[in-house]
Amino acid sequence: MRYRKIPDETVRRLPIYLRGLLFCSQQGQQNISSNTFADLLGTNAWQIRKDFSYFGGFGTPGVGYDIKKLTREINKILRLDVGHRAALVGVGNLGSAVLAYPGFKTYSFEIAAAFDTDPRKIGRKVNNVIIEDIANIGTLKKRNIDLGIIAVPRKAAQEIANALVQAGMKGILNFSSCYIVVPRKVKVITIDIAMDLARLPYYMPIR
Amino acid sequence: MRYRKIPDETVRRLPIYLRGLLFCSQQGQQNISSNTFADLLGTNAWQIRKDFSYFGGFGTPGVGYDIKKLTREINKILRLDVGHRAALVGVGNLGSAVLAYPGFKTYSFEIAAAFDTDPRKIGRKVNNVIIEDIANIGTLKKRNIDLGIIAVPRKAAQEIANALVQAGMKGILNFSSCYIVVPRKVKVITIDIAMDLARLPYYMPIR
DNA sequence: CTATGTGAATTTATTCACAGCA
DNA sequence: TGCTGTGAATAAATTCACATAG
Repeated sequence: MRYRKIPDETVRRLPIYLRGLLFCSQQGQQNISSNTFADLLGTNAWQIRKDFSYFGGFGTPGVGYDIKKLTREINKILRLDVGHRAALVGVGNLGSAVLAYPGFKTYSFEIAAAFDTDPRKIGRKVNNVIIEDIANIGTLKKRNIDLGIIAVPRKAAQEIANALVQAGMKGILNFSSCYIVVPRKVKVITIDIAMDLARLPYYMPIR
Repeated sequence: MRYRKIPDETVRRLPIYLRGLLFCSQQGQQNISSNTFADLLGTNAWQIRKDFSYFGGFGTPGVGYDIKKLTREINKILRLDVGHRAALVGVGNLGSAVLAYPGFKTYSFEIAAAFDTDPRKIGRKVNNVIIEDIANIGTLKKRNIDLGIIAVPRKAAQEIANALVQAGMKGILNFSSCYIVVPRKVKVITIDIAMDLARLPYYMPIR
């Protein structure tokens, strides 16, 4: 693993920085200071400088950070400099939204396959992807896809995870609201919308 | 704010515990030890015990934790013991998925209103909620709704956030991939799917 | 004898303060 | 003078180890 001394919390923030840099770039800016950038992102200047210092040397004192160079570097660290092909399993409400989601392109991701069990959906084309029978999930091995997206009901999630691991996926994005068990070498990131929602009231001021 | 000494990281984990407790409850269990619970959730026993110790006293040495009592307590801490009514803004792909999402009920949330700008959508009924013209957003004030969900394109997000704050929302769940500025008293939680996806390759083993 | 609860130790992350460069 | 980069100080979270309760 490259750059292994970068703290996890910093890694978590890198995509946020990337998004901000992209925005600045689109505005035609070439440099940005940690202060200005912090205001844009709603964070602090020292946090940004500290984070960047872990893979250092992209700023010029008195001027700021070179947006192009920094973007390239963060992309390289996150391994977004090479494209990634993902397979979606489950084309229900959430799965369809994932298929249509424009944010994937931003980070060079492509949903290259979609699977479902429903015979009425199989064969249909959604967002340029043909929905396949889940029985074909084994074909992923030869299709240069290394990333699975689980968008099935909780009950089926572990089974699908097993199949994805079997098919050689190296990473899994799990939208099901449950913990899934995979071999240590496979990285799972779980997104549970309800989980984030559930801690919102705690922080909401009492009326 | 009640229980103010509970660490943020613990608060972040409470919904996960809640989900696990619900599962155990459905299995007909009455007690669970920190060890068994840790295995179920993919975490450590000491972490669980430490977390619970912040609002202490729900375990019996030699037996474990009382699932019912603990569930009630966590619900109370997170203020999920009272129902919450939410307003969804933006009924596109993602918004529709949010409307159909079954996970909200689990935490006593109800999507009680939905807004869009598209005249073709206004008036239609999706998942028992009638889509209203966004111009009516001001009516939320009198409708006992205190939580907004933003599922609109990034460009419109800040404007919608302003309108939601204006309409008296105390918390906002933001699905748009951008930072939004709100008064300090309003709590915002942002869920950006692409953001989580973007750090997956970093942790994926190189082929 | 099993499992909790918690002080103490360790690790990790954040914040500060300022030296040094353009 | 303005802004970066980083050691040092502080704060927070995790992990451990064990006393204590049922």
